[in-house]
Amino acid sequence: MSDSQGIERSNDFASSCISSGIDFRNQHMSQVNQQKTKVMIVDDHPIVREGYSRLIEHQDDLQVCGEADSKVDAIRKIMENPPDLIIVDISLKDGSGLELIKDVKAQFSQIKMLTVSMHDETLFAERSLRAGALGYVNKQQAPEQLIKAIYQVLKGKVYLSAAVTERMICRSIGSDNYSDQSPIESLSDRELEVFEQIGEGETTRSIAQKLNLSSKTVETYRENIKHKLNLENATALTRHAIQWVLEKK
Amino acid sequence: MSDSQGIERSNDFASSCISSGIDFRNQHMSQVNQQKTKVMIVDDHPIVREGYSRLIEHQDDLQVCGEADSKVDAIRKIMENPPDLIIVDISLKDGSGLELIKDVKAQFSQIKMLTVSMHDETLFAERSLRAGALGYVNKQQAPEQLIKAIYQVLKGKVYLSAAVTERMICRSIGSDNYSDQSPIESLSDRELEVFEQIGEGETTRSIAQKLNLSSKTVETYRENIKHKLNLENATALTRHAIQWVLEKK
DNA sequence: AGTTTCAGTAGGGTATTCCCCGATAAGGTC
DNA sequence: GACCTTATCGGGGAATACCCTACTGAAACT
Repeated sequence: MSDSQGIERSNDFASSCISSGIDFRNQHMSQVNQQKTKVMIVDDHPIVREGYSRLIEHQDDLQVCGEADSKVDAIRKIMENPPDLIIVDISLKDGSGLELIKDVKAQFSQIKMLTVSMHDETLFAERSLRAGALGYVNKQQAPEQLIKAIYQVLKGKVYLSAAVTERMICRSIGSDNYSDQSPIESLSDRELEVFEQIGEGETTRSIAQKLNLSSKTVETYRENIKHKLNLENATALTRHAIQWVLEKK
Repeated sequence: MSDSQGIERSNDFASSCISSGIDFRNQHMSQVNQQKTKVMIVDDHPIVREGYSRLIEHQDDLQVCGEADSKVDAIRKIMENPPDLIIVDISLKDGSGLELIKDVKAQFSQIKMLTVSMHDETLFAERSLRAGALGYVNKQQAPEQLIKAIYQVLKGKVYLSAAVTERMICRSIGSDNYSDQSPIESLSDRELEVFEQIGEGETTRSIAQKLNLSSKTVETYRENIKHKLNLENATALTRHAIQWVLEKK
């Protein structure tokens, strides 16, 4: 029951993972010169968005067509001015970017998505892909990696770091050396969101408000999380969540 | 006793902060035009550093003189090329940025420091100041706030968000003049014991049993601690207790 | 010696959360 | 179609949190 997740997720990209295509030109539009590829940035830290902007606009075939700091904001702006690619930070404040990814995947299937996070990649990379993103980049990686990832994703290919790729392959082969990961991986996307919010110090009620849920629902998630992580009581839950957030692990 | 929290919550001057000096020019060097003020950035996310760089170099009297992603890296580069101001992310991977702040304060007392974090400010702002920084900015704040903070700090003045300022003022009226000490000093012995137990993850009941007290008594201590530390609710209390316990180590 | 202060202790009452249940509906899997 | 997982919501009793009040004894000020 423990390794119920993860075995079969990898088949469709296992081959194309380690992107070694180094050509930094965007193939899509080598014929036209005027139209740049439009990129939207979704991150709740303005300063971080600034960083992305700078990187992206350094490329002369890319252009930032919009910024958003939340899911709703993002969806609105996508409808106003649809981008070719969206860069999404998974840890948005009004819940998770995972939700945004799922929504965009459902409503705007042609838009490519690249996930970015400061968290340990093994946790979110897989979830991102499952939700509909084509790539995952950690904020600790070099800026060139992001650019590389952008072009890779624009081509419709998957981009992951070598470490994540390897892990996922290992996992899909079923070699158990890697499957002993923290039980946090067993949390569902929603549960993980709630867990993170708890770690940020939010109360049950405020989490419910942020995620547009009933308090009762959030309570249920808390219960589920406690069971999955084998935690005795609410205090232990709070403690683990806080530590997890502080250590970003 | 004192209802030290709650009287003043009303003046929620949103993003405006203690600094009301709005002139964005750096007074230090209005005479010379060639020499720009040197700023160093310490953050373990390259993309974030990129964002800072862009913002800072937009100002024509500021210049990024170096970047670092860890404490040791930072100290080495400071010695090579001492900056006028350092922007430090408290959550570095090789331990806390707080350490860096303390070290810089001790070794290079003339260098101004500004702390940045993505975490809730109530957790780190005060610690940053005690460690030696002059300001604290949350990454969720607008870029202009950062620029404002930089100039403020360069003038040798303190920069904090309204919320943090309020908290600190509140507390300093509450307890005579502990201005230099951690508010934790204001806890009584018994309160501190309870605080520590909370940080260890103990529940109210188990603390009561351990200390041979009624649960009611422990509840009272929790209340007292919350008031003295100016904490909103049980979650915040837990969070600070955990943080404190972790930091002692 | 009287008064004030304050740490330590605890009770009462209400709001909120915890925690063990169950339930429904959607989606994917076999 | 049967089954499983996930997301969502709710009931109800027990436990806590929260806010207020209050007594004691020791220390400290007057």
